[in-house]
Amino acid sequence: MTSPFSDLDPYLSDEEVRQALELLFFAYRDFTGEPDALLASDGFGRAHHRVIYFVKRNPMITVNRLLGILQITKQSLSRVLSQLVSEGYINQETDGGDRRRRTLTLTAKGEALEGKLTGCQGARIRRAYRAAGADAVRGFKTVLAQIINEDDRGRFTGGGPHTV
Amino acid sequence: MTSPFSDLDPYLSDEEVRQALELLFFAYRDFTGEPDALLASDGFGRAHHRVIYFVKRNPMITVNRLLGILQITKQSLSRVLSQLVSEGYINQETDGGDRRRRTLTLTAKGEALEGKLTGCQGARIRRAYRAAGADAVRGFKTVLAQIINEDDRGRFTGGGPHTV
DNA sequence: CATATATGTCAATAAGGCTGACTTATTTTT
DNA sequence: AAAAATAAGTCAGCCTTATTGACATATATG
Repeated sequence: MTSPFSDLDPYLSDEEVRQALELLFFAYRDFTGEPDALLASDGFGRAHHRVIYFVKRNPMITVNRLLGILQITKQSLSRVLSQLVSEGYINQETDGGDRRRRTLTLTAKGEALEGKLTGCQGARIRRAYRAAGADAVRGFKTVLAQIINEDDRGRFTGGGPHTV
Repeated sequence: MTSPFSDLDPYLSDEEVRQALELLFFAYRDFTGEPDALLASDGFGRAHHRVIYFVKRNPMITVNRLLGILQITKQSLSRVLSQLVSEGYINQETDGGDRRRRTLTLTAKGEALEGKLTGCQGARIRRAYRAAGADAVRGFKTVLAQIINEDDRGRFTGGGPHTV
């Protein structure tokens, strides 16, 4: 982008690549650690978190679209989702337009849990962003977007919606 | 860092935070997707990958230090590690200095698998780094390091070794 | 000698993925 | 109207990866 190609070569050494792999490993490990602990006390796991998060982000989302985001099987989602529905975290309604579809929305209880979890992860992000500075944040987003498969990259590079 | 504090405020909105959460989710999902598929054909899982990776990075590492990196229990590591040892991917020797310790090193077979896996993830990183540019790469590393818990952040911010 | 450390192991449990097969309801296509 | 495709749900069984707790062994250190 702002640098000639040759400037990138030192960034592409084996050592440089391994540093990136490790940054991603440790960052993701710590990024998920806190919410995992919170979830455990509610009897949930990371899978529940992901469902709650993406339903919050995409109210009225259908099961199929959720499957596309999570990239897990219908059966895997089913166990988690039906638990969240039966325990009153997610509301499920038949779509008006296409009555085969069930639209998912968070209940007040679901909103509360989502807020707690996102607040926790958000605090980590805010702290990191403040410490790193705005320039670094731009770079962070640019590189992460490039790491994502092309199918989903548009959620972040385009002007479109971030999810679904 | 390079920007006054007020410049950071727009980066700390709820929307901005959620974008970061999603970037991390999608990037990690795709980052682990390819090696997971490779591993499955060898009958291994992501846990084996992590062990092989960090043994490659830290030849002669002890079990305890590996546990510290992975942050899993001894019993969880044991199953994966003993499998890798018995199938000839990792060599285990009694430490000369402290004979309670077992030092771990990759065999040629282990090196080969590690190379295949890291090559795969490395290609993704190299492509992303080239597409994003050197400035973005700096920002990427800065923010990720800040996301990591303080205990392990020194692996990346200091001049010291990246691991252990 | 006593204690602490490093490692290994047995047993039981759980979350969260997977495949395959099949049903039901509804919409779309022919 | 019949056929095919889509959306969702369900049953049964399997695997990996993690957990806890208890205990064994070898070695090092006080």
